[in-house]
Amino acid sequence: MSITDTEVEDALASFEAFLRRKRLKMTAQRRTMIRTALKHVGHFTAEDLYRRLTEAGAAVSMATVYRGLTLLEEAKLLEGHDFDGTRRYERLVDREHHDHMICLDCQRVLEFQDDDIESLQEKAAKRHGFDLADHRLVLYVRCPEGDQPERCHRAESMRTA
Amino acid sequence: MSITDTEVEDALASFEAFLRRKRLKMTAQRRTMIRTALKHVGHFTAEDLYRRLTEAGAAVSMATVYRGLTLLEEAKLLEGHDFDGTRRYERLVDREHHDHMICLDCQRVLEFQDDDIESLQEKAAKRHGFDLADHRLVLYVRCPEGDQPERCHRAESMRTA
DNA sequence: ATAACTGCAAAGCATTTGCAATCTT
DNA sequence: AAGATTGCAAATGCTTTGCAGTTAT
Repeated sequence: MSITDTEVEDALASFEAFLRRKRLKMTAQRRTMIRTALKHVGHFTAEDLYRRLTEAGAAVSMATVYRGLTLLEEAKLLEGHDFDGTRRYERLVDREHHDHMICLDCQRVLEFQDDDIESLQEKAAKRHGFDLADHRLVLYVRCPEGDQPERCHRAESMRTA
Repeated sequence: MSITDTEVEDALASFEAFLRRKRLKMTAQRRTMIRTALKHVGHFTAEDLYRRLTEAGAAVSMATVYRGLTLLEEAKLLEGHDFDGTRRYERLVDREHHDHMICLDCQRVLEFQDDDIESLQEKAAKRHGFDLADHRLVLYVRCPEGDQPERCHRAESMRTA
């Protein structure tokens, strides 16, 4: 679930390579931001990251957080989702691809994988003459009829939205 | 592609039933809004609908358009999507379910269907102990390497985002 | 040196909301 | 009559941007 320090440092190195490629610069703010962002378990918003940075005593402005998140996404260290009006990010480093299931009863977000669906998506794109670049699949689900909403909360790979 | 007048009037009747069920009221604004919205081909934003209403001489405020779109979605006459920051709607009446493919090269939106993917989604939800209520699948694609971007524009079931 | 980065505050954009007047039922 | 709806303008919430000063390469 959690990321190791070595993985964080490796990611940092790969981000530096990304910056060099784009002729951009590494700064103290970006370094702190990456370390903090990658250590975040589950989904987080710009606001969440900003709060953590602030609480840790790091002086990074909200504007810089937004600009940094965009870069981290371009560098493929983070992946962004638009589940609702607020963009949510999650670490991509050292995590397998997955889609999301959102329970309309308890609002929780569950992660799942389905290789068959993945390969059919590839085929669907091809069938229409395109190359699949990326995709977003969200399943809106409900706790089975008659079940207590808590049932939902017990699910294993659960994350807070 | 287009909807018939009869279908529009039927939809209107079903919306009135929906309102009655919820103890809400039918108004001139809502009537005009539905007729205009349902006749819209492809995807449209609140702004698009507002413009059409205004151009047709109907006096409906933006606030009412937003409030109405929410109701039309609840009544399942429209379906909303969050492809980007602006919500886009499409007529649900008399249309089969489909997902979307968005070309990152030419920005166009293509509709597609895949029954196998649909049924696997159902199974995935079940496997995790939930009932599938709804879903959103968006494939981000690219015109094949070496192709002119126009290739993309020629695709049949294309819609403007 | 040069170009990129940062913080700040202001601006932007889509959408929502409080309220008084006005319609539906 | 009671409650829902409307338009307006103000407010909201998230995100972006212009600018002047600072910093990395």
